[in-house]
Amino acid sequence: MNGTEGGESRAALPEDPCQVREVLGIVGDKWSLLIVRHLSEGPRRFSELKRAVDGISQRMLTVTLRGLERDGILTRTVRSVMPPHVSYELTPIGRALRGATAPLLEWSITHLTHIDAARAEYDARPDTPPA
Amino acid sequence: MNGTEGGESRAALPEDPCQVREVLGIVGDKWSLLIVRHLSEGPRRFSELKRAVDGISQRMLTVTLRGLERDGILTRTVRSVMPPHVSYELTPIGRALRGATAPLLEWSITHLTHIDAARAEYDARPDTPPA
DNA sequence: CGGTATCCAACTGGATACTG
DNA sequence: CAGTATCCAGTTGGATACCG
Repeated sequence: MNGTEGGESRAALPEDPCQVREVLGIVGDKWSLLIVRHLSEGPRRFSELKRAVDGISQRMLTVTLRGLERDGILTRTVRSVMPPHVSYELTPIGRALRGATAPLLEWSITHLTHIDAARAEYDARPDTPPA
Repeated sequence: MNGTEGGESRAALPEDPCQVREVLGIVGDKWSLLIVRHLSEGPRRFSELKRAVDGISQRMLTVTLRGLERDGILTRTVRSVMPPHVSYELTPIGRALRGATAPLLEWSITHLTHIDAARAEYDARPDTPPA
C-alpha cells in the first residue's frame, strides 16, 4: 500500500506529537481562546475584556494576556494618561489562529447535541461505573 | 462596512463562549488529541496506543479513552479471549474532530518558529519581569 | 484603570502496586 | 493484556488585598 517498510504504516502521521503539545500549551487553557475570540472583533481595553470574558478573574486576565503577548498572538499598547489606558489587539498570527480554530468550533456546534446524547446514554448504561 | 447596527458590533460573535468551553473540555487536556491523532490511522489496541502515545501512563490512557468513548468520539470493542483484546476506533464524529483540528495543527506548524522567536524576544526584553 | 502579590482549594496527572 | 486502586506532587486558577 503506502508503507515503505513491511509493517502497517505506523509512522505516517503528517504532524508530530510535539506540535500537538505546543498548540495545546498555547490555547489549551481555560481562557486564551475566549480572549482571542473577543479580540477578533477589534482592539479592546483591559476592562472591556474583563467584562466581555464572563467569569474571568483580574489575575487570570492579566496572566493570559501576558502569555498571548509573549507568544506574539496579541499586542499590548499602553497610553500613559490618567486614568491609564491599555489596549490589546490581535497580530496577524493571532488572527490566523482565530481562523484556524473556526473548524473546531464548527465541529463543536455541529456535534454538541450528539455528544451530550452520547454522554447521557453512556452514563445511563447499567454496566458503567457510577462514579 | 459590515456592521448592521450603528455601534461597534460588540455582540456579533458567531459562536457563544459555552461552545469554546465545551470543546476545550473535550480535547483541551493533555492526551485526547494525541490519541485521536493515532486512531485516525485506524483501529488500535490498548497496548499499541500505550506504545504510540509516548509518555502516557496506563492510568491516563484508560481515563482519556473512557472520556472519549463517553463523548462518542471513539468506540471500545472487547474480545473476551485470553489474553484479552480491546480495540479502539474513531467514530464518524471522531474522524470529523480529527479533520477539524487539522487547521489548528497547520497553524501551529506554520507559526511555531515565529512564536518561539516572539517568546525569546519577549523574554529578552529588559523591562520584562525575570520570573 | 490596570495591574501586582499572596494565599490557598481543587484538579491534573505521574508512580506504583495489584487484579481478572 | 488491559485494566483498577491508591497515593501524592505539581499546576491551575479563584479570592482577596494592595499599588502606581
